Amino acid sequence: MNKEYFPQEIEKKWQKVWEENNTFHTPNDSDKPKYYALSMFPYPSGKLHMGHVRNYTITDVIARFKKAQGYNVLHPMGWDSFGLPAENAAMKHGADPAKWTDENIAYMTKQLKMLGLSYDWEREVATCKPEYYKWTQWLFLQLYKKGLAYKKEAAVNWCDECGTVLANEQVIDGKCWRCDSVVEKKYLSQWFLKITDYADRLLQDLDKLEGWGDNVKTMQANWIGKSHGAILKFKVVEKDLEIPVYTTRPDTVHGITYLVVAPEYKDIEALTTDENRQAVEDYRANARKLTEIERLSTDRVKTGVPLGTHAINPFTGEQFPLWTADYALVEYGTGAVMAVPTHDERDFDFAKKYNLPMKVVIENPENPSNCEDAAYTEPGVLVNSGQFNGMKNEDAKKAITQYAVDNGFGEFKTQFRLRDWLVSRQRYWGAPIPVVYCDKCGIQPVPEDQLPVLLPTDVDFSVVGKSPITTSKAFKDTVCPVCGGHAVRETDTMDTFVCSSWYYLRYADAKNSEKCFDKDLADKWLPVDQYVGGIEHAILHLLYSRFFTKALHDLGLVGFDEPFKNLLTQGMVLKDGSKMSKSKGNTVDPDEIFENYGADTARLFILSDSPPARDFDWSDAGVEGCYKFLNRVWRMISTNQDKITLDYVIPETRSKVNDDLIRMAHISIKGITNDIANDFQFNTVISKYRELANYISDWTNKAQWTDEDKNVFSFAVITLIKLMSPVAVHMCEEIWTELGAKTSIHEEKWCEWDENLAKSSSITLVVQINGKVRDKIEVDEGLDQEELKKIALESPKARESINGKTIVKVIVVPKKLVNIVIK
RNA sequence: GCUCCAGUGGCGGAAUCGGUAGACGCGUCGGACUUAAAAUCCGAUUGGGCGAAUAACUCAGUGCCAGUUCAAGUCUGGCCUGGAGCACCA
Repeated sequence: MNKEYFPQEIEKKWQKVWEENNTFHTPNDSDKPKYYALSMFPYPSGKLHMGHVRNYTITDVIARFKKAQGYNVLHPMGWDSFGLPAENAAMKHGADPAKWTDENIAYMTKQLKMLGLSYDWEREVATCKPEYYKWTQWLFLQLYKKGLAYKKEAAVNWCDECGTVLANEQVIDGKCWRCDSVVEKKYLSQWFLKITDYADRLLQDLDKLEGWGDNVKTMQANWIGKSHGAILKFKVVEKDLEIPVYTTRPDTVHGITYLVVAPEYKDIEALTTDENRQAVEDYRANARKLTEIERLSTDRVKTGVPLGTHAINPFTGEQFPLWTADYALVEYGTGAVMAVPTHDERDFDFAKKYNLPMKVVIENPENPSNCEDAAYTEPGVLVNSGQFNGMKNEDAKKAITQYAVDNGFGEFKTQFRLRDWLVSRQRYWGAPIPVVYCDKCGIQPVPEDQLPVLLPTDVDFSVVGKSPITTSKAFKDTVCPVCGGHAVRETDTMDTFVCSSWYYLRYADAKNSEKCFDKDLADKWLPVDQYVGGIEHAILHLLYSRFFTKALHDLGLVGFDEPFKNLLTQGMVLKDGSKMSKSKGNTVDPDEIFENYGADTARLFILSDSPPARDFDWSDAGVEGCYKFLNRVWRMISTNQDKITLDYVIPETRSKVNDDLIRMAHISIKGITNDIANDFQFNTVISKYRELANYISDWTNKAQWTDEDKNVFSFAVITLIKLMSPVAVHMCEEIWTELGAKTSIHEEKWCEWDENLAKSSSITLVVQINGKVRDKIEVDEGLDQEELKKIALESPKARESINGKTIVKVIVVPKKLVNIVIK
């Protein structure tokens, strides 16, 4: 065995061996229980960054640990390979998006292999390949047939920079999630997936996801945004019209003093009088010009104009004016709001500005407010509310809604904030939406036997203001599958998030050319036991995938309805306290780390300094420290190689120092195994590697190298490299074979500990006086409470503190401490 | 504004159940080896007080203020700070 550690040689050698031996192939049929470990698959942007390294290392260690524990582990990798960057590269450099993508995949695959990740490459998928997107299209058609995919004209988010529409989830603070430019509203006819049909289940089933963090679950719950309330209908005085409003505060209905409809409200023109028409038209035109950001800003002063008409409050018979104001949103509820300025802050602001009347209907009996300075929004009792006076407002919500139901002008209503998922994109590099428009028959799905609808290659990427796909001569014109007449293809492609909403299913049966996947195989492998990825997908990808799984479940394609049993959201990789980014120039190139230190050092370091869920601050000194540690382990073993045997026998009777070394090894096995089991605390796992290695190293300085010493040392060293093998994958394999093993260390079973050996024979008894530590005494482990008490009371230091004072009581915690309470 | 998460040395972070706060590492300082450097190895490292620089002793200390308890980093209540998400959602 080489005296020095040369990671570059070792790593290359073993990567080749593992590939040739197909070491990490996962069979579908196995007697072992299954375990599915999955990292969020990457977009092939060109090169791995440290965030990838962290993500894939975490999942890889989990996969290897589970494999060693006796599971048949599925650990696949693939590519989320449709998307705008490939198209942008094509526009800028004239590259072919497919070629650009393939080159990136090739380079990044090489990097993944250099990291020593245990993937079953036979299951690799790439969403941009026809053999994959054929099935994305097929699934779209299944959703279409079920009414879950539909086309409608709607106000949608348009990003001019990207030249396409975006889903609500892709608009962050009014800006495009990808390019950060301001998003505009446009009225366009677009394809949607009916995720709102699943709003309730998506919300309720969050409770089933015990293996997900609360942060992600509450983010999803907030996004879905369920609220309970009522629809109340108000008759218009001047016209034969009715305005329904959604409210969560039916208890305040007697306090309505006006009503607001959104500028885009469907009946707004009919509700406007001739005298007010000009002002209303002006207001609406102005509202259209505002960007989403301006309109949604909470700091903005509320504005509005009266329509000139009135409605009747069916509870009181009172008439109140109708207004339009852009603080009412057309997309939410009914697009109309009943305004109760006394008990709603927004209505209050608006009423103050336009001098609208106010009427108090909820009061705190102990501290009544006239609501002149602020709205009263706390719980209270109803006043000025006729037959409902004196009721608690929470009870009145129900009673008043029931009254409206009984009298035919209201209903109970549950409302969600979630909107349908806009999936069409006016871009080239995506899966074509498989429908055609027939001159006679309208929208027609492409027959399944004609899938995939292939992306055309005769396109001009230099066009501005429209999708390159529309420049293809071959693509657009086609025949109608129903009447055989002329039809044109849909030129929009699908949001890449559609492609990534089912890839984890395809891994179960990646090469199937007959079906998107075999149901039995999907049911065998899914749900994913451990999913690992960034928090940035808390809503986007994770919500869409949950929706897809539920929809596919209802279509009978899978037998489960949640895709990811456990979710680990890893923190970001920072440098100097901020996120690594090219623009800041604080990136670290993984290639350089592999070259200078090797993959094992990179893997060890990326796990060592922070728990996986927390942000990780990269430090060059930290890398250096990990490299030194691996060198130290290597040297300790290489210089003592002649004393190590794989067939060690631990003698029955042994010296105290050897006994302690064995104990330390068992304590390490127990601690490391528990740390991994307990939320994958790899940072403490690694500190325990160091403790064990340091301990063994100290031991060698004292060793006499008797036969007993050699056997005990062998046990300790082999335990150490087995425990380290999921992390330092190449080094441990090299040491293992250098010690004479004929099989891979990655086929070895995980170490087990003996509970009796994992605890020490003596304990440190802590003696406290009034809760403060006064003494520490080494005592025998077997002593009972009375004996411990006696020892503590006899401690000279304790006696000094007691010094004639009265002992009130003595608390004994077995095997730990004695607390003497004195006065 | 609402929701969630976090706050521990110079730094990253440890601390099953409430029971020795600061594991392990980084950095720093000191020492050994060396002609010298690198590498390596050994030691110190929460702060204050009293010491002479050691040892011993002692007080304080886990964002702040209360509370529960024999005992609080850990539990309860109220705040403060930072991060993330949502946000004119009626």
